[in-house]
Amino acid sequence: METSHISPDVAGSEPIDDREPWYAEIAVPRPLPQTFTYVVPDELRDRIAVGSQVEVPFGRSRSPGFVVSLVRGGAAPREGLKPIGTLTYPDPVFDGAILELAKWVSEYYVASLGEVLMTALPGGLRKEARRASPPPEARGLGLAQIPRSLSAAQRKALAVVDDAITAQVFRSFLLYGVTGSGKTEVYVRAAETAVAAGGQVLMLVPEIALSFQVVERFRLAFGDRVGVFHSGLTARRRQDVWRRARSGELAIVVGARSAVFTPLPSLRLLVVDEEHEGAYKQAETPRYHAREVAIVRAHRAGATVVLGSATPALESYANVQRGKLGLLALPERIDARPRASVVVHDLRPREGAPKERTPILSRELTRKISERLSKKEQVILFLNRRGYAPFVQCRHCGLVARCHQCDVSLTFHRTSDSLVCHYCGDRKTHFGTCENCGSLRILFAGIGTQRVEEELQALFPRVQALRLDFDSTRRVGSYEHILRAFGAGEAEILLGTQMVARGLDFPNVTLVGVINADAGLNLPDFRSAERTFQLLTQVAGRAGRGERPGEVVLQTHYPEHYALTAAVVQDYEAFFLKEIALRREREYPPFTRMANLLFDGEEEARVIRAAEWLGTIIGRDARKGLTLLGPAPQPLSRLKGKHRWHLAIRAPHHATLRQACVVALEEWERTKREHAGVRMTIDMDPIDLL
DNA sequence: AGCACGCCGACT
DNA sequence: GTCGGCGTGCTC
Repeated sequence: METSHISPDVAGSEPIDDREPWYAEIAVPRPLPQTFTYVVPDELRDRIAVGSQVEVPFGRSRSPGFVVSLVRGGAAPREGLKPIGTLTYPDPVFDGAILELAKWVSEYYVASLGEVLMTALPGGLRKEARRASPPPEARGLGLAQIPRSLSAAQRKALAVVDDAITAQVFRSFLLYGVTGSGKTEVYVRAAETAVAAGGQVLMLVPEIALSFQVVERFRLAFGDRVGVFHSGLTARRRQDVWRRARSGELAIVVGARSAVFTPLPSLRLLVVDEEHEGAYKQAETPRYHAREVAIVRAHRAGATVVLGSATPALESYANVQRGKLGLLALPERIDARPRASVVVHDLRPREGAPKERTPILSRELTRKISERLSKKEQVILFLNRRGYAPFVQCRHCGLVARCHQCDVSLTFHRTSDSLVCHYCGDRKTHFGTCENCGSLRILFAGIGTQRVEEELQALFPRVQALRLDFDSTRRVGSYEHILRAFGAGEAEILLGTQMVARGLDFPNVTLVGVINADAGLNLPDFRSAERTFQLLTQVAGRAGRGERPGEVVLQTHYPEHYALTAAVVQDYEAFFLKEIALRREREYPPFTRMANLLFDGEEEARVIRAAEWLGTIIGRDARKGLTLLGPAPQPLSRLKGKHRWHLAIRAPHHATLRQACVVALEEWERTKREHAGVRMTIDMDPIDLL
């Protein structure tokens, strides 16, 4: 039985004059601010409802649409309205709660309601072309932990969450637990409480493929009452999960970002695992942040929401201090395992020392690797840069290989002998000579994972190293294959990008080496220190997860930076205090709110003019503490042939900021013809300014 | 965002 | 004389 919050009272008490026309307000998935009114054909009257998906004639073609309200007779007749074409599905796809949530997202992020509703639909209902990757089910590595008794800290945290779930009012928490402290176990037990009370649970993860251990733990506890949204799911199966969630048949739904819109009629608990992860923010319109949507949803549903992280987003920890989130702390690793020790290796040459090339692996790190290998222990090496060399220059004429479409240098890939643009994906064969002068003297500068791989072969010729990055995991199943091989001890070293930072649990790994710990520090973004600290802490968490204690080596040119010093002593609190003081001083979030207006187009002069124009519009309105940063070229000022500029707006409160964006958008729409060839998009609460 | 209508260049 | 370039204007 389908339950729609707002169903047409066909059998209701009010007599309805069926000669009077019915109208439906329809949101279409286009970047248009308004909804459109259509006539409801007679034959659809007893089937259509608020939340229905329909197909409507739109302009000279047809478009999908969503019924956001219905006028069932009684309204003044209107001319020139078209009738709804077809009702796509027999029952409403969205219930009242999801529809209202989508409206909130649309307003908060200044995005079209139709586009929000489109992203809220599971791919299956959207009838989009399905992706070709298979469903990666249980992988037989990692291995769901055997349920064990809880630590004192886990019990304490759980008791608080259980109380909140039982109380059936909105409560929000930050579960701040160091890596390996057993956050997942708290989620599972809290979920048991919610389910025992007849409730449903929504579990959000940053990326489902990297969270299979969490999924397995939930499957172990709840069996087939767990539904998992996976990008590899066929349309049919995705639809199936969604239907079973909506009918209440599923107790638990696990999924990435867009799963926050899954209809769950008796939602009692929401969990946002690794809440600091940037993957929760959608990079395309509608640019919503699933963590924020989850909190709003919990609030409206009178449910409990738990945000979990070992390295909370600065905003989240600030919200603890403001009393908006209750703090639940898991300060120790389970079984009282010591945290790994972290040391810094300063890569800067000593003063007066003979000039020599900075090594990829310092002498100390090399020695430590040999030590671990001789004890039959394993090593993880982290470098956040794929390819062989990110910079290729002719030593004769000085030409640097650059992308023709993007304003970046090309990266040399040795495995394919090609020059690759890491932003647009364009690649061409590298013939070993300069394209300009034909010289054979080519300089490969900078290091990527492939270069490190080569270095490892030279240093440890008899040691097996596996490389885990975007390139080595392109083929279906290779990600799983590499991890399984490493878990089975078929290789001694795992070398990779971001992918090795997240959630991996290999008990035999006792040494983690970060090849370039300050790599992300100088990105032109106010969150670069925060991201660096988070990344280093997460990577460090991969060491010493078994019986033997772990060790972490950070190679750096900037050991004094507070992101590094805090990572060394593994002190989130210390990092937070330093960073929050800087944010306050520089008037950055969370002390202010930001929106980024993005402009792109083929002709740079037009792009600049458009950005400047909206700058003057907003500047004209600069009361209420509104400030403008820019317009300026975006850090990637040209991408795929498009010139990119941006204009950041800062305001003391969201409401002021949103109002400024609404004004900007209206003015943009009004003067659109003057900026032909330029596109403007609003990024509310940007997570990066890149 | 699509999509079509509309007015100016190189082709059978 | 037509095919087609993408400028601009609208979508209940």
